[in-house]
Amino acid sequence: MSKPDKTPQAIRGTQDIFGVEAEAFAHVVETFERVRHLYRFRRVEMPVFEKTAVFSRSLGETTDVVSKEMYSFEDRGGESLTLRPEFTAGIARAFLTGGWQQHAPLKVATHGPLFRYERPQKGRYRQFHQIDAEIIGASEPQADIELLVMADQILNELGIADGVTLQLNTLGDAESREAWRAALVEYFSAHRSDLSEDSQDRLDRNPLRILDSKDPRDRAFTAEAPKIDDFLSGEAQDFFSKVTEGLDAAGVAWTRMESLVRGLDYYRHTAFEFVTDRLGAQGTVLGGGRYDGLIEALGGPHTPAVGWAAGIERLAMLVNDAGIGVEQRLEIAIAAENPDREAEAGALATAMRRAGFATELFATGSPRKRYDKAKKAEPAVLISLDVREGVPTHSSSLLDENFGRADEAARVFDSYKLT
RNA sequence: GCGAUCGUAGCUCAGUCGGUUAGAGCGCCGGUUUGUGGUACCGGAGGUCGUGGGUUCGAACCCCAUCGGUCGCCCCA
Repeated sequence: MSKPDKTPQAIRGTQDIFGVEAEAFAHVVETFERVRHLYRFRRVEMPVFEKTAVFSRSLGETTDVVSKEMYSFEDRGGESLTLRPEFTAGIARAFLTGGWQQHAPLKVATHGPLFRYERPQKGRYRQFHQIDAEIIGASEPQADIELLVMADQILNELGIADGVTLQLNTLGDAESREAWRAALVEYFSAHRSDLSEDSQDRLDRNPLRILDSKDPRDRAFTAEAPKIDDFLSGEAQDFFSKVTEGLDAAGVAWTRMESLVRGLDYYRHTAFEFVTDRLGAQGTVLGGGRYDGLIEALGGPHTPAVGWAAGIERLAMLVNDAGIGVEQRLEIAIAAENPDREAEAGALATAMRRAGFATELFATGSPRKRYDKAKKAEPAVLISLDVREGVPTHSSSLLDENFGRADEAARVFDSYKLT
């Protein structure tokens, strides 16, 4: 026999999530599912891949993103397909092709894996996971408010709201936005040679992005750059103040962040991010905004919409860092200290589990060490079945005085027929 | 795409003037001791030192390349 080939490695940027991290991951999803029910968001399940056009049109053919950062491939029919890099475009497509327009205004929520061809770093993976909520066909600021209050509630119920701030901005309506953009281009062009190389490039490609540049050479100019507030129409101004008033009324704290922008021009009005300083360079924990122009870009009728998404991995990291224990504790450990008691111990474990106790059976390896192993698992109750000098023996000891169901466990143990 | 940094046992890591047969702790497996107690002791399995070249009498250690991890830049839909 020849040696087996080397074990194939996992794909770069994918992760095998296990243990406390997996528990935190599940905790995030469960919390999201619970809260979205409270806000009456309907669950949707979406395909993991779409025709490439769904995303390339939603992303406006933006050079880097579409050409280099999507997982695209041809199927056997020669059609270009892409693993979804976001939820929004697919949901918008389904809204148009699945007859969902009849349900407008439609509140939907989903979660699952997404794919972006990027260099992995802290909190960024090639396959990552998000929770997502969208309201389609609603033009009122009330929709933005509801979405933001729900996001706030989720972060609070996860116990990670400390140190997280809601940064809020408005991009105005289409006219405001265009006027502001033109003013920015004019302003930065005047200082072009003093900007960083990256920002000189942004000036042509994506001028709004200069505002959140990290380069100190740019920071000197961003402070004095034209402000969106000077370009807002009365309507846009009114929309934004309705949103902030709604947040204040709901007791959701927010801070104005004038540098918070969206590069794609179908974004209108509200843009927001919940940001923490605890995750290094990837501080955005949940982000979204109003995308009134997207559905038209996909060939549909004018349909205002707003939504957000949040990285489950990042939320799970915060959950773990906050020391929120989500791994289920062992309630009952049963050690079969003699091979002749193994079957009985197994039956007792089943009885305990059917009674609703998290139970682990220790009946493998050296019989002399099973009690040891059971004790190390730190159960609330430790049960031993043994044979001493030819006589079957059994014992149950309460190791955790604070275990709430101790009496109940004792009853199950006592009522179980032990020889 | 660019940069920094790391890669030795299942895990955490020792191991640089380059010098026998590469180590510890934990974990795992087995044995002995103890015998309502969970302790102590003994032993065992497990490594092509990420991979491939090079320098050298000799490389885990020096050089080059490559792969992978981590963090950051770009990008961020």
